[in-house]
Amino acid sequence: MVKRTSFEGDACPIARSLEALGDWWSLLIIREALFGVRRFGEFQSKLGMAKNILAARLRSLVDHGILETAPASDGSAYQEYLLTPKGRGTFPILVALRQWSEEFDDAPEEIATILVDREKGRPVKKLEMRAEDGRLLSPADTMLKPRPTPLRRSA
Amino acid sequence: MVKRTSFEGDACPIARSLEALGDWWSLLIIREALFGVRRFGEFQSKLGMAKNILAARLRSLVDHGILETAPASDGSAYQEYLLTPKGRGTFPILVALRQWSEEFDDAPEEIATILVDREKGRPVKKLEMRAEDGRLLSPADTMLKPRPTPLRRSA
DNA sequence: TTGTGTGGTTGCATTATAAAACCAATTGCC
DNA sequence: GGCAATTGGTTTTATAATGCAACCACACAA
Repeated sequence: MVKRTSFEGDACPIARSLEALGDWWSLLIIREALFGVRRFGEFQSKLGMAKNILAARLRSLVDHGILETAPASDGSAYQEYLLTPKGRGTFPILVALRQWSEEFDDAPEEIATILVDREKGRPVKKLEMRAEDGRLLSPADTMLKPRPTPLRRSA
Repeated sequence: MVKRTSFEGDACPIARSLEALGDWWSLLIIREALFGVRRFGEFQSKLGMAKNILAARLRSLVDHGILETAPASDGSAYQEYLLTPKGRGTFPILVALRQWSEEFDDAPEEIATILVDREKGRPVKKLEMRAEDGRLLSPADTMLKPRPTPLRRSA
């Protein structure tokens, strides 16, 4: 390397996601943000991470359009970090990670929390993959197709 | 630091997942494995990564019970790397990452493939979060609850 | 038995990560 | 207004991870 490899130009959408989210801290920062954390110090104390790398990650997430900075919601002169719609769109990823851990973790008794439906207090159902018409799909029921060129400019 | 932080003892299931999957390459290796890639050299050439780090990642994935080694399916004396059920269980995570990219990527025209239902050839439906009774849930409809202690040993 | 391909490991350079110290601006307090 | 503490970082320095290239052992093919 010399440079840590980047997936920026990669054609695989998974690699492209990892370009933005695929490091140790980004998804945890987003997790906190989804819980309402907004301020630098709050992220730092909740995650217990070094401030320099928090600063770097926040900058990267802002650059990727996942967070945005906004002035003070409490009237102070400081700023806060808010999720954009793109940032909130990562929620299914976090749920998938959580459910994978709940299902396969070797020490599930160490998991402190479960995600529940607020209304009933019951666990959220496992994410499932379905076809457009609602049929439940297993990995083997799916395949990759080249993306159709979306009529460049109708000449 | 001195040591790169580990989330091993963390009580958050998301952090625990990231402990196993949260580096640059692991999910891409799993992606290839889901596509049927089994051999060291095949991973290496498809992913274009350095052999030493591929070796390290494969070892880590095996240690985490995501891959397992098996002898030669083609009769040769070499071994191959196969996904365990735990490994195949990451599929929703990959789908979530893919869909996030498809929905929010700044340059979606660079994405080469779409995931389709094999039977109809139509795109897979977006993952959605539902309650046990089937109600569609938004992030705000959910909350975290402490895990109920699963009756340790009935004294 | 002399190659050739497979599946790694080792050594070295570069980068990323982390802890701690430092610092400027903003508050809080009197 | 003046002073200390808090907030939100940056800098410095050390260690770990990453990547490339070279090397190497074993399998296999001729």
